[in-house]
Amino acid sequence: MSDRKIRNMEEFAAVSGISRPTVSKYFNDPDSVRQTTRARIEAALEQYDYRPNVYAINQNRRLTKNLGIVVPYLADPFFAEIARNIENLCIAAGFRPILLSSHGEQSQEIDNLDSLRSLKPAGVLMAPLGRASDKSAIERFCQDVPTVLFDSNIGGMGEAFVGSDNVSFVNQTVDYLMRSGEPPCFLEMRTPANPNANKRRNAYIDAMKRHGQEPVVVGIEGDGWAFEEIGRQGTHAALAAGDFTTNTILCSNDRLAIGVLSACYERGIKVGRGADCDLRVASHDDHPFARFTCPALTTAAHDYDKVAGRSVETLLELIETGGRFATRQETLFPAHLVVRASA
Amino acid sequence: MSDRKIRNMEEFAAVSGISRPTVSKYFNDPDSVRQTTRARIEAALEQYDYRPNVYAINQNRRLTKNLGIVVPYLADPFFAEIARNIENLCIAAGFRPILLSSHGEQSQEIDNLDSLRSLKPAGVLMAPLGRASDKSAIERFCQDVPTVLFDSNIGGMGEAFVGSDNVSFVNQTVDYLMRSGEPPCFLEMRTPANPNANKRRNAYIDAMKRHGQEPVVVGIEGDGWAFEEIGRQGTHAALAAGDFTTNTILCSNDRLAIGVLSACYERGIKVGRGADCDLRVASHDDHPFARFTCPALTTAAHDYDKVAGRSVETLLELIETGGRFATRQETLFPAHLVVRASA
DNA sequence: TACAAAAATTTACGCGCGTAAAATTTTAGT
DNA sequence: ACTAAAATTTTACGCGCGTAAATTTTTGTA
Repeated sequence: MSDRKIRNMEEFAAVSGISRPTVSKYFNDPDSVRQTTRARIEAALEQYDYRPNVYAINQNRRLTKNLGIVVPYLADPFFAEIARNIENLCIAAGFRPILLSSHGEQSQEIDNLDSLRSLKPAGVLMAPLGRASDKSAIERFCQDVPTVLFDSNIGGMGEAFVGSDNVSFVNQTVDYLMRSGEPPCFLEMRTPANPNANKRRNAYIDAMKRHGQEPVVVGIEGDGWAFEEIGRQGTHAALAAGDFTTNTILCSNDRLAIGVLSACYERGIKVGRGADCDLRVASHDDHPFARFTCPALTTAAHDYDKVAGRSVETLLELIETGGRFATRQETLFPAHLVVRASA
Repeated sequence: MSDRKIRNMEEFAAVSGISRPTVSKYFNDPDSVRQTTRARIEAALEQYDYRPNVYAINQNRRLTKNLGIVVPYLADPFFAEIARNIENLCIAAGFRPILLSSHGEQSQEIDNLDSLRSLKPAGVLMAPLGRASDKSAIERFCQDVPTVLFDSNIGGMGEAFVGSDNVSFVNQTVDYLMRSGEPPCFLEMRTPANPNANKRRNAYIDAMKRHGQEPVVVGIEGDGWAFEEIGRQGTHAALAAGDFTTNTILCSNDRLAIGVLSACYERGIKVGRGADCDLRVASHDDHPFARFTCPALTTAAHDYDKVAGRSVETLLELIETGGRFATRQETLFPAHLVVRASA
């Protein structure tokens, strides 16, 4: 490692004995130069540790090597976990991921899109807020930047959607609960933040009818992203009001279920599928903490790897084809049931 | 809003009737130009929605308006939450936060620092991995970029440290447990990832001696950042081996405690401070989910707002003073005890 | 050995803006 | 109205690299 400091590509080209445009070509795609040339450049790279200036690179490129990742709420471990997977895949594909959280707020989501737009990303993976999203702002963004939506679908926006098949999620939990005990009541927020919630409710209603059962949907109050607390308070209220007509609660998502378990514990209600238990609780998502609730949560699990993998694949494909698909692609992955102690 | 498209600052200066250098000055600091000039620029801004090119701006600036934020593991809601606070404060101060997670791995932490270095940030807020960090890499980084460490201190690195006072954390929990029941055993990972863990263990030993009690430290096996699972398995092992000499467990951190509660539930051990309970469990951090465990977790809480606030304040101050402090500053915030049902 | 194709070089220009220095205008104070 | 100070404009240059076109060299093949 020489101590000589390389100030720019000009100097680096000089010490490596290669012309600057060729060096430039190498950094854009190492495979685009001759093998011997590549070796010489990489030998020089060992000696002088030069790195091209990020800002100068991106100033003249039509498309940068940046990929935007927007999630609605990063403090939710579900999104943190999926973002982690996506980040790694982007890096492996030679891109630079830029992770932004909307922190549950429309203004932040809009700011994030503005911020991304000015970074000229090659593409964007976005999990929108859902109900709280400014649809027209997202639509405008998608026209400027190749975008793939994930997790939460907003009809027609973006060139593709990758997510989970809510019907599969609910069918698996309902079928399991039906064959192992009393029919489930469905617990959800009355005004869900996310379109997945609506799909799950409808899938529950359909599944119950298919089983010849009367669906019971319990909608609880609350707004924002503090789902656990909303679930806890809502469960207290619903239990006090006697809203649950059976001994089985199916929650729209695991974070609500965590609140349900908390409320049950506070009321001395024993949750589980044992003979000594008062209530069964099941849910959807397989949240990273679902395994550690008391009792551990029976839930329908996302295939994190597949959703993350296919999202990135789809985006890369979209970038390859120039930012437009002939028709909007929708990919849905089924759930797999994870039976634990709670139901 | 005119439909005329502004391509660069030159054109925008033309339509606003101001010279380009003055416009440039405005964007760097709106207060640095005359009030009437500012009004004219902002009027034009309403009409033409022009935004300076990010890359061109940063190419020539010695210091960008970027602030790096590095956390060891973003899928941990504790870091997600504190990162959220810090991000908002950075934006409010007129900077652009760039959030990077090391995902628990040294290679990622090094990559993050390299990545940040090339972005020429005005400053960086970093919570290092701890034991797994490459000290010399961090030291080199801190020499290039004004850096404030937070959460986890690494002796002498960075210009300042902002974190929590582990002694205060442990004193509060130990004192409380001592006056309300049997003396606590201390549960920790045998090879903790984080220097805070060592400080907490030592503080526990000191506190116990101060109370005239024999400290009992139970070290459990495990590596990585899956603390809940490590806590769960470790608790099963420790309970089977009879390592706990009293009915009270003080955990090094909440994520371990969540694993402890899970293991206890699985073994039918009732946790809480009621007369019918077998075991008390307390902990440190006030993790976002601590309120929703069963039973809810008694813990010593970080002051998230203060840690985030002071971290950003310190960094901005550091940037103001040119990137160097005369002496390394260390700020520690005390905990406040949150008594819930678990102890 | 010759020859076409591929790769590299040379040359030249531009991207959008920061920034310094000198000249000019505006502002505030008396 | 005069003057000094402040603000702005003009002028000019440079940042580090992308990229296109024309030229030269190298490579693979007949």
